[in-house]
Amino acid sequence: MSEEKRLDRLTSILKRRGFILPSFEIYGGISGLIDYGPVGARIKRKVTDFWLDHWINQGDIVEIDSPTITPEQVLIASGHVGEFNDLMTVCMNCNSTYRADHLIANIHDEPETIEISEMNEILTNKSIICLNCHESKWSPAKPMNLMFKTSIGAMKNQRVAYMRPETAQGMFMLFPSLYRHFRQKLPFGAIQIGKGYRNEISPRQGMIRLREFNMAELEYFIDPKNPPLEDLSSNNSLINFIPDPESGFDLEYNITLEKAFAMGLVKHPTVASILLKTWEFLAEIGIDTKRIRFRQHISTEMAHYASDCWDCEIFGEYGWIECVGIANRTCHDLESHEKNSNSGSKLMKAWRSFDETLVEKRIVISPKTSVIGPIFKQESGAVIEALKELEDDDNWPKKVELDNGNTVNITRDMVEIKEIETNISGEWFTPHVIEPAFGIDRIIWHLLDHSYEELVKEGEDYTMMKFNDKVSPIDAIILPLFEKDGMDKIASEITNIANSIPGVRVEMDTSKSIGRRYARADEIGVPWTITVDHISKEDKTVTVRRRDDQFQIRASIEEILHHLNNKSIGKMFLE
RNA sequence: ACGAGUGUAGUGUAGUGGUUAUCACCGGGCGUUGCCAACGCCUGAACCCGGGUUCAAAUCCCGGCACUCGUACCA
Repeated sequence: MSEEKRLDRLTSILKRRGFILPSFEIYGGISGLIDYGPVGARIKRKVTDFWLDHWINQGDIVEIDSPTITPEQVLIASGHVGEFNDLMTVCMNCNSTYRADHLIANIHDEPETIEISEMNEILTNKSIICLNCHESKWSPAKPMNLMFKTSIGAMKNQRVAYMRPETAQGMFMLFPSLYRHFRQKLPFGAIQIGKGYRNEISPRQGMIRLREFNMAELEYFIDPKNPPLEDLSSNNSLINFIPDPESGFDLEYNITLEKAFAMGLVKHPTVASILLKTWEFLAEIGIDTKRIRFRQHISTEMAHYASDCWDCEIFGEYGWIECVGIANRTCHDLESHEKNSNSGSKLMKAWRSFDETLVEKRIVISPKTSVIGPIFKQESGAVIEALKELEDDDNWPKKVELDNGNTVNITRDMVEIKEIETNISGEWFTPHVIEPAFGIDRIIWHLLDHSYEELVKEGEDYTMMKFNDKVSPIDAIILPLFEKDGMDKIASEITNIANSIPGVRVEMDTSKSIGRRYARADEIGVPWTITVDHISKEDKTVTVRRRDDQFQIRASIEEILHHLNNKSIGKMFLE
């Protein structure tokens, strides 16, 4: 089969077998929206369940769930409203489209904050020429909003809202509650799996750029002065790194994460830990690790909130595609929400105890209220307040201005000058956040891509999906060799018992020849097929076929059910 | 967003103004002692949507939608 049509063949099998299909197809379809069919939805469920477990296992990470509809203030604070309302302009001569703020970056200090009218003035005064055709005929600038806008409530009391462009804000909103939940001790994290929305200008590439997509994000809150580091030596797999070309490192490395951290390629210890854990997740669900790499963002590419960024890219039919973004968001979000929300000054902060309590000695000017009271009467309160601002310098008496504008004379005998000691046992600070953001659809796409194999079997084209047990849509298919002589009955008994085991899903297939049924099972990636034949009736044994090499063994039904329960059917083939 | 191309059963396709719309795989049923897409019979299923030209449109024209490619955009 020709290599260049592989993508077409894969896409059509995904549609035919119920993995991935265009949404709303009977109405013509909407680009950028897809459905997971019965087979695809099983895989997605398994991938996200496994993802959840992978992080929650760590013990200091919890799952949360928050709304997709998000009020405007939240996204103003996060910076998305500003960032997503880019002004666009089109060259009327050659139709090239540009972000207007990029065009005027050289002649304006803050191009991103500019108003439409000012932008249009700059564009019409002919100083900006098109990079493509060198003319200067610009269309009026138009805001391009990449968020879906909506409103909450009806009629007069509507509040502007957007469909969330990321799940992360949900975790930030819950920071105070999470901080309490974790007994006010960092580090801790919160994860969420859910939909995100981007009104893409032109979605392309199947499930790579979607308008509604599945995200899975972790916000890991840490003390920037004491960033946690996992044991990187536990995994010595070689991993591909592409550092920022401006960083002074070579173009490419294939080294362990432990080494990458030791040599300073990955600088932040927590980022290094999360890179490793991300890589392990992808490897375990069955992504080909040779086609995984971590690429560091160059400074201009970085998101508005991030201070350091690594993309985890996976290679497939569309080339290298960003599937996970790992960003150090620092204190950007928590700080901004604290400011914008009028929440208390400590609500978005954490407490850091010092190793030793500091004793701070200060000289204070302490008012003698018994003297001040009788002299200043009603103004006494204002005088005492004003004295807090004074510094001791032995120049007495002093002229002091009160809040009400009056100036009063303070003499030495009105105050007591004393040294006081304060114990300082710690301080409030805004935690930093390390965030891995997983594009679930993109990961599933590459899982499908990497699992899809085209072979030739006895001169015929033959395709299979080589999913491992963790992600295969169903665990096994039960096949009665013939649908008679009691074999169908045995098969449906096995099916019922197996399906009653929590977490185990099997199906029975009785239609058409045995070879065709094996082929169908292979095509949706079922790793094991269990065949009931004549002998089964006599000694309660059946055959188990391994998809990847068609090798078969015979075992008792009881033993197979036991291994299905333990997800260990593969072990039956060892010896 | 612009430009070019494409759109026929579930999938892949044939069909350049008049066909009962081609073929294959596919799905369903029945039969067949039949373990890797076997065979036989029966059966199911399509011209992207809307308008126009014409006696007559899958076919020509216009608009929309979707897909592919190029350019642009892409937290």
